[in-house]
Amino acid sequence: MDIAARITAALQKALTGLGIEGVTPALEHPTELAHGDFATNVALAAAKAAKKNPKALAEEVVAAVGTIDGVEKVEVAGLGFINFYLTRAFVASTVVDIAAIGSEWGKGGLLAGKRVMYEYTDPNPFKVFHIGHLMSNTLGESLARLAEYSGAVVVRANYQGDIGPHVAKCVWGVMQKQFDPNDIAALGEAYVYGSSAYESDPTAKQEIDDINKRLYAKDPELQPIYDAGRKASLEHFEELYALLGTKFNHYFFESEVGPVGIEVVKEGLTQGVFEESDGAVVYKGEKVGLHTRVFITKAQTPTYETKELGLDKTKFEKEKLDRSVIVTANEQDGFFKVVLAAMAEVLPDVAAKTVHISHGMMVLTTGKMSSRKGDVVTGESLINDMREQALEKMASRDLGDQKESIADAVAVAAIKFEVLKQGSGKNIVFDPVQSLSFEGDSGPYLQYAHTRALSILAKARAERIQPSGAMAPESMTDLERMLYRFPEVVQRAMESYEPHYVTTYLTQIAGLYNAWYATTTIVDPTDPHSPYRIALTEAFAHTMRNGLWLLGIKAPERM
RNA sequence: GGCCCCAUAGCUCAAUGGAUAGAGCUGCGGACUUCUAAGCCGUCGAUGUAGGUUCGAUUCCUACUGGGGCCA
Repeated sequence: MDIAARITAALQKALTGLGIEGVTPALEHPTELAHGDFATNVALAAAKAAKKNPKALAEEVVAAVGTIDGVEKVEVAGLGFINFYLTRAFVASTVVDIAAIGSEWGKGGLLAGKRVMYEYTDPNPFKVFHIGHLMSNTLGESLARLAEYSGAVVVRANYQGDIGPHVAKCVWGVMQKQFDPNDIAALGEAYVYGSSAYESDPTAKQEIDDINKRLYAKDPELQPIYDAGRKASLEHFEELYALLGTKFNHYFFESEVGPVGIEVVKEGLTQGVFEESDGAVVYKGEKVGLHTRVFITKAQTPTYETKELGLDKTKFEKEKLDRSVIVTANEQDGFFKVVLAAMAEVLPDVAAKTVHISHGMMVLTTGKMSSRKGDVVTGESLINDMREQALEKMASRDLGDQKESIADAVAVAAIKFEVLKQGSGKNIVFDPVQSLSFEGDSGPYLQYAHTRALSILAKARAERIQPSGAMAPESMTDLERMLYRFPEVVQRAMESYEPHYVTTYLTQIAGLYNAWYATTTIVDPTDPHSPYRIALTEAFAHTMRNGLWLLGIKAPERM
């Protein structure tokens, strides 16, 4: 039984003894460590019903609780909070345990035996990979890793639009400008050119619409351009995934799930789930408090809605999934509400297991991005800028041939931290001029704290000092009192689809470690406490490394 | 026009219905010549407005104001 369970049980027993029924003692960590390691508000909550003063009631509860193994003292504080302080020995034992558990530290079994698919990133071939895709990739990868840490088998999926108007615009642009379709930069430019022509030039619009139809029909004249552009795009994306640390198991394309979706919608039409309206097939979302959306156009082509139904059906046919999670920007919230409502009627088994999670939009200080106007910050350019900064910072350091790979890791860390430091639904304000920081709360700050710890451990090995839990100094550091909470943080982040709980926690322990490091000599052969301090450093390093992994951030050994 | 999301310090973000609302950046002021200064310490500085629920509201509810988004 862990410490929280022991305290809860003791509290429960005390409450029963006092004749207080119907109150479940909520155990939490006080906001401040000065208020103890655990706290409960039962006295505050039960005082009214018991017709007693909260503080007096709290005193009675404390008296009834008695002693708990691992708890040094229990006291009443504030308005009637009951605070629990852990013993020195208990805290020291958690540190030693963490150091021993190592790479397994923080793992849980909540999703053991479950198979979960995460779909994220979803860039479109023929268009640029922009910051929004970085956000989706960052959040999706972290959520996937949180699920893996809870014992799930995770299947990573990427869904990409390789057919449709955006492709036609790009292909038209490539033809007009005589661009090389193997050139990524040219494809991006061609798309911007095609998009603006589509809106301003009726002839161009006609031609692009025509190309769109011919692409669906696999016109042999267009096929070489199409194939080259598609291949170039997808290969470019792979380079980015390698850099970002994602390996997808499945790639789905709109061109393949469209037909599946049409079948589903046609079936639903006969069941009365969908309705015909002016030649198109629509879903009347009003019947469930939403709005109407078109699933099949007048021209009998499937819309994104229908393709989504086909996609989600296909996912469950490919894999025996217990859950399917889709990560997109929150501008698609309305879309998914309607599609999931329709899905609940035509594919109830799939809908019951499908979850949509959204992240906020990247808002540039210069205004909203638009890939149609070419006003975007590409994922690649952002990473490159960050890498340059990192290399500059490392210029004076002797890191040999690792410099490049460390710069990559630092660059990605800076970006991912920025995305994962805040609640996932909120927009991120991004200043492309000021760029991202390597100082203060940042991805590199976490990585740096970790490398420092490793460097301490290397020194300890050189001095031949073995880590040990034996001679822990009498006074406890705040760092020690935070480390054992890691698994709770991980579980909370997983259950609420919020990796930022992990980010916040890691930032906190990194700060505590740095402060402790600045004031304490850790490796000292003449100090009997040194072995314990080395054990604490090791426990910190494991926690940081594992936590960074959950964020999808690499932990370099030196930087 | 309908619906959804957001609003905390000058800026970017935290805060499980609880205790004195925490960080970082910026500004100002320090320490060290010791294991990586991408670091450490100090300091200035905040819950959009008006109600409601609650022993207790940044947190839940209503309205308003201001921003973002989606649909038509």
